[in-house]
This record gives sequence, structure tokens and C-alpha cells, in this order.
Amino acid sequence: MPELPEVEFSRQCLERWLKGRRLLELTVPESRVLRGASPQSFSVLEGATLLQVRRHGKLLCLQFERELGLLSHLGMTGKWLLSRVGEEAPSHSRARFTREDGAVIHYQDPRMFGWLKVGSWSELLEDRHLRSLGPDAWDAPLSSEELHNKIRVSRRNIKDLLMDQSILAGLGNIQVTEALFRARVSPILPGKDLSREQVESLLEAISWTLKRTLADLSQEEGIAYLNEAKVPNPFVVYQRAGEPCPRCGTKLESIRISGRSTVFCPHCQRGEGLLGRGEG
DNA sequence: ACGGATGTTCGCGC
DNA sequence: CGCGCGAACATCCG
Repeated sequence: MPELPEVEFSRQCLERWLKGRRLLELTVPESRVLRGASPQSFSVLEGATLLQVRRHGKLLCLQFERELGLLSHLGMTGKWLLSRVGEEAPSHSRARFTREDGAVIHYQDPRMFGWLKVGSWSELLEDRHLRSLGPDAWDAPLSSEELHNKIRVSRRNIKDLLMDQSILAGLGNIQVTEALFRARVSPILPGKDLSREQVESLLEAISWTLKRTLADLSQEEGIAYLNEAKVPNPFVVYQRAGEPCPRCGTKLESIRISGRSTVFCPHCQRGEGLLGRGEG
């Protein structure tokens, strides 16, 4: 379940499980997750102690002793999981790191859109996947002036712009859908048509939805997430097409933007935004 | 059983 | 050349 909040949750888990501890053994079978790297190349991490896990957008950066590092992108279905001694491996485990006490940390990823990359820490910090990211949507939010300047020249719609990791890193389909609804901005509004006030609303809405999802994950729901328990949809509009808008009661609609389903309220999130007419 | 799913990248056409 | 769009990747779930 990886957008910024889930990736941050994974970051905290990895630090709790591994920070200051040695990796005794790594088993990384050949799979698409390696993107062509040799399974053997991961053995450089054997015996290394994890120093810290950083997150930039949806990318995790694990720093180890000996100037070593590991980049982890969770793709669509990636998860880091802890197996206690003697527990069975989860399905679709693509990598297993054995701790000194025998516990095993698994990287699980059925669809394998995620990936792992091992290398020297300094080299990984220059990796194109990291360098191409804009400021983190949570740790380094843009000012409304900065975001407005980035989008005011674009004819692309605002939903596309907010999903663009080079503008703001960490948002995905759910968080953008939720933020646009909260800010009452139409997802199809071209970037150049957003007022400064709308950009301000969006930034507030983004931090609100990220904070709320993060809080959900680190409370009881985090445990449910780990145990794969089914929890009811916690989002305000995502996956609620056909239900009444929680603000005005209008039926929520779903459209596709860049191949992704986009739920919005046709009344609260009208295309003209605050420009156009003052009627309404 | 068919369609859709939290992400990114590549290639094509304009 | 740059932009926008659709397809592709692989598997599961309702």
C-alpha cells in the first residue's frame, strides 16, 4: 500500500527492526525486483550493521556501515515484513535478511513493480531515481509561492501535476484524490488556471491527508496493515464513486485521468475553480 | 470471470 | 524537441 504514508510507516518499521543490528545472512533470489542486478551482489551487506533508514518521497534509502546502502522502492504491492524465529515465510517474498537473533525481515512484492538496488552509499545518493525527485511532500513541503510557480506555466491538469514526483515527491493516486477533494479543486483544472488561494488550499489539504493517513497507520491500523486484516475504506472520497459527497450530498463521480481512476464531487470541485464566474 | 488495483517507464504520435 | 497519452510490467481480489 505504498504512497508516502505507507512508505514512511515501512521506514519506521525497518529502523525498529534493524537499526544498530547486523544482517547475518541475505537471501535474494533472482527476480524482476533486482532489475538485472546479480543476486550475489547483495552479499556485500552480510555482516553489515544498519545505521539509518531515510525516506524521500516513496523511496527508502537504507544506510549501512562500510559506506554501503540499499535503495528500496515498493512499487504497487511492496511491503517489508518481520518474521519471528521459526515463522513461515510470507508469500511472494523476494528478499530475506536474517538478523543475529534469527528473526527474518522479508521484502514481499507479488507484482514486482518495486525494486531493490545495493551499492555504495555515496553512489546511491547520486542515483537517478533519487536525484529526479522534487522536495518531499511531508518533510520539505513547498511554500505556496514555490508550488504556484511550478504549475502556473503548465497546461497539464492539476491531478497529473500533483502526481509528478519531480514536482512534489510522495503523493500517489489516493492522496492526490483526497487532497483535491478537501481543497475543492477540480482534478481536470489546468495548472495554469489555479489561483494562488487554490494552491494554498491544496498544500493545506495535502498535509492534512498525509498526516491523517500516517496517524491511522501508526495506530491500531498499522497493526491491521501488518496482519493484512481487512479494514473498511478509511478515505473520504477515494473508491467512493456513487456515494453522496460528505459535504454537499451530490453523487460522487469517477473519471479516468492518465489511466488512473479519479473520484471527485462535480459540485464542490467545479472545473472553473475560483476563476471564471463568481456565481455558485 | 472480468475488470480494476496504492507506481513508474517506455515508446509513439502530434 | 517537448508534451501528452496509452501500454506495459505481474498478480491478486472482489
